[in-house]
Amino acid sequence: MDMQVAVESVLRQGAVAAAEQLIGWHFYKAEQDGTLTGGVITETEAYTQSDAASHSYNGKTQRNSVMFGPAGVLYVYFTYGMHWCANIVTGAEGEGEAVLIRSLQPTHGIPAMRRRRGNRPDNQLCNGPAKLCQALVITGADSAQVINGSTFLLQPADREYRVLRKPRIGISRNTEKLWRFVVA
DNA sequence: CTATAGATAATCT
DNA sequence: GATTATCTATAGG
Repeated sequence: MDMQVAVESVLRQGAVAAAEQLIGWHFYKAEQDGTLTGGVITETEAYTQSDAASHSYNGKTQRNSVMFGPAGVLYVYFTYGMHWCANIVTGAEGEGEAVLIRSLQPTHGIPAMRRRRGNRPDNQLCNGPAKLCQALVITGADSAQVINGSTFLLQPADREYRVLRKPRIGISRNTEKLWRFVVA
């Protein structure tokens, strides 16, 4: 199967299925100077419109409008007065679903990511949703960007991964759902 | 190793 | 006015 067809068929699904299947996939940003930064997706979370923890729960607003658009675009939001976090919109247009990218195993552009992350060790460059946005320089300016367009790349895993389901982090509602996925 | 306080401002009620 | 899909430093075991 053509790679882009495989990508689209995964993202067309609901956020929960997509979040599980995106584990092990490669996520990169192509920067202005041609540098690729990013790595292997090792942790995700699913958010749906019927989910009280989701930004889309109360319908479309200015902030979350990208979530209600077509699958395969980036939804970036600002939180806690200082952090950016990146999602991939999934499902059918209008459903208000997305997958939060929570962690990457760095593979590309490590020196650049190190500089942006205060020369922390490599296992602390992208091990959190706001940390990876800092390492890859993802901000609100990137929201609504089409994935596998000019800037962001998403490629299927090159091997199978065992995936664990866990409770989501940092939410106060709908906490019992096992909608966080991590590599075993 | 776990626990917790403080930073800091957009977003929504 | 309250909450927040977080991170870091620091304190304690």
